[in-house]
Amino acid sequence: MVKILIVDDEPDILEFLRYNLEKEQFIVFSAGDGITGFQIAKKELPDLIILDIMMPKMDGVELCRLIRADDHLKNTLITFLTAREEEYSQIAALDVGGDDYITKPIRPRVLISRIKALLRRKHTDSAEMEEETWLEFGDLRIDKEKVMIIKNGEQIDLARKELELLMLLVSKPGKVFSREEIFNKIWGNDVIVGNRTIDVHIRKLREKIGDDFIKTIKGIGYKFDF
Amino acid sequence: MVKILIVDDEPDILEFLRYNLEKEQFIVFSAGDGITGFQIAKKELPDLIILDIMMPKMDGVELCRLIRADDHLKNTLITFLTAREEEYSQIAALDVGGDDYITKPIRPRVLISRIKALLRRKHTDSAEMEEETWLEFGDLRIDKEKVMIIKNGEQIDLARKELELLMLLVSKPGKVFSREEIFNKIWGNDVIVGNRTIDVHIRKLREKIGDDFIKTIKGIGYKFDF
DNA sequence: CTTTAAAATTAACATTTAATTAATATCGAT
DNA sequence: ATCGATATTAATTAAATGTTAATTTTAAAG
Repeated sequence: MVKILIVDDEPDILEFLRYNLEKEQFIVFSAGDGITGFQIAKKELPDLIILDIMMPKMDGVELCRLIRADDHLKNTLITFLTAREEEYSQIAALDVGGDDYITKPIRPRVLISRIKALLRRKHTDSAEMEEETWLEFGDLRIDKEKVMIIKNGEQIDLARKELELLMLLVSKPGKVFSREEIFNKIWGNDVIVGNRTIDVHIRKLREKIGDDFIKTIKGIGYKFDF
Repeated sequence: MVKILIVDDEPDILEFLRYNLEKEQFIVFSAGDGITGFQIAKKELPDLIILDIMMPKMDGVELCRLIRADDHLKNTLITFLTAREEEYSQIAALDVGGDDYITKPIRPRVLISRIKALLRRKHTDSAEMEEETWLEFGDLRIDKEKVMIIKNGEQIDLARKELELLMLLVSKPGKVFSREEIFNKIWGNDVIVGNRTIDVHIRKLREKIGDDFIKTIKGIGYKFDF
């Protein structure tokens, strides 16, 4: 069930949009001004918000800013409605974080087509977006953002190289990283270090986080696996 | 350097677009008809293609289909140019795989703004694009990147020679590889190993992935079959 | 049905690669 | 400059991978 919120001060347009969207099985909410719109948005968390640019009290651009600043709403799709002439606002609309805009007069079929395209895109995007800031593997938690490793509730301090190594491996769990790849990514192409260096770091890592996470694929490389 | 290809039959528009785009540091190619456009696209692999919908010989929608069917071009961004009135073609444009459309008359600033938004999106998208590279044969899955075989949901690790051998056979399922061919591809022309070596590796492979996949063609060689 | 060359199998052996350990060097903070 | 932590190297050990060779099985040809 896709929820769409329309914010426009003209009742006719509200009605017109509601009719056309409901015909397409969307769940429609509407508001006559920006402030009400924001309240409804926070309550209903719609998938898409259609915003008229020109409105009393709070215009669409302003509301868009508010939405983009709100943690729960910042990723909501926003489409602006603009009169054909207001070229400058079209630009402002995209600049302020709008996903699309539709020019009045509104053509129902174009509107629906665009909305569906937007939702499709959002869907694809969000499937990929859903990366947590931390990863959990059994009793091991790796917080990418805070750069922190927690094992059995206890924090583990890793040295820089150890951390870089772990982060590299963890960046694609399951993927096998060849020694060469590891050297290039962590030491850089120019630095030359002996051949056993990686082994030692791997060993230290295993010592700290446990032996079960990093697997050796002899002759090929290492991988983080769980 | 962002490359943009414009395909339009009206020289004026071509000129107008080129001027505005080059002002923004884009590298511009242009074509006066769909067929030429396609040829240039294949040669230059532009980042974005701007297509007029209405054109003689091959219209924009048709060209778009061609582009989306081409392996090298299928992910190229496409923006349509449409006259404001042709509502139906706007829909067709999006349906056929267009990323956006711009209505004539063209407003330079809107055009640029939109193009930049598109490119931005493309960039983010592709960064998140994680293409899985595995092959499936029944209950056997071969993941090249993870250097890993999954059989019935269970992970199997292969040693390097085993992996190389399997990959070679799998590279052309059904094709029979002669011993000589296998030696050349995996050991190289210079290395000399005994005659039974391959057999042993084949055996180990079969041990791990099951007997049904690698077939012996006596007197000729081996093939991967399913 | 035999013959026979080719392939499968097995275990011993060799080689390669990684793990481990300890010693040494480098870096960073005080 | 010194101390402690981190990083690298080198030497040794351990493990796995790869190869060979001897033996058995298989399947194609006569």
